[in-house]
Amino acid sequence: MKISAQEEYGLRCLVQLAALPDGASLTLPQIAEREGISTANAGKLMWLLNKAGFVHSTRGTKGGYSLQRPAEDIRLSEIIKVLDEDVLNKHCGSYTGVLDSCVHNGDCGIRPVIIGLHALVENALSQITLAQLVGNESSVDAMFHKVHSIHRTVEPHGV
Amino acid sequence: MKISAQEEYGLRCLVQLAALPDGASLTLPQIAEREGISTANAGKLMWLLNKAGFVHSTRGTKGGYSLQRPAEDIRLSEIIKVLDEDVLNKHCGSYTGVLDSCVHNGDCGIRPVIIGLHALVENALSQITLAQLVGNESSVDAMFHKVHSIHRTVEPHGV
DNA sequence: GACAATCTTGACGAAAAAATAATGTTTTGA
DNA sequence: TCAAAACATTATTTTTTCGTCAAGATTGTC
Repeated sequence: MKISAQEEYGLRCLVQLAALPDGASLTLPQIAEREGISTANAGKLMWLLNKAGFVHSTRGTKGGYSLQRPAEDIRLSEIIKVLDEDVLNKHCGSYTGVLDSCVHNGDCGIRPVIIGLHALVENALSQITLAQLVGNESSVDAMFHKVHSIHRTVEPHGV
Repeated sequence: MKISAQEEYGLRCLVQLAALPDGASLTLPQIAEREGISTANAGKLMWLLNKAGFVHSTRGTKGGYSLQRPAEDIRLSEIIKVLDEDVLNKHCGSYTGVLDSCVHNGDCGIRPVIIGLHALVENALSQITLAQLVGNESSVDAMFHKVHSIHRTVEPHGV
């Protein structure tokens, strides 16, 4: 279970924009340089994020990218969903209830785990906004710690 | 953020063995057929799981695979760690504190998110044993629901 | 001991993901 | 109006991951 390159860098690019003073914007070369990726790669990511409505782009000289919505309103779960190309709906069809083309119809032992994990991650990400990623990391840490402290009180079955 | 094919099918193979009556075993072709994968593929997965000490293999006629440890003792987190080839330690070095070859030294806005997510998943998986995946799924669901109910009481910052 | 069933392991090929390249479009300003 | 700067979009290449194949090693049976 890992974060894909697209998820990671797409998220990073948005954080860059969120850290900008009001009204400012960044060009592709600027974004690329700050993230250590190529301009072409940054361009593709920004194109995705633009299509999804997270950023606003202006062409021509003096152009660039800026956030289209307030950073406080953008939850990480939304971002990941776009950058991940709907993994939730593709994976073995178990999320839509269709279950075609999968040999594990009816007796799939790990389905609750997969579904549970995705829900767990999605839920955690839905509680973090872009704004929280700029500057102080304490609120993000606090959120995860809250979950952890609960987890540790639960013991595995049969041990 | 998704589960890799290796993680998914490796886990499935172990569930098959865990569901076996005491003393029984499965051959490679049997495992492959039940999981809808090729024998070669199953062979590679079982080889990994054998190296890691999860299963015991016997060669020759009447050979096959069986669990080396009680299913009640095997946590999913251990399994994923093996099948995932230590993603935690590779990803951008941030987990070891080294941070070489990464441009985001010192001001990596998403590091707490990545670390937090991995810890969240690892923690959840450490609370599920192989035994829980056989038969009744209720205990697995219950674990995830517990986390969810907590999560929903927390509101994002600035909203 | 020979043979068949079974696991082992490294090399190879196919598929998916990521990164890059290439081409086109829009805007600004001289 | 033209050129430069910047985004938009599709295609190509590269890299990584996944899956397969084949030859080898081990064990049980007759």
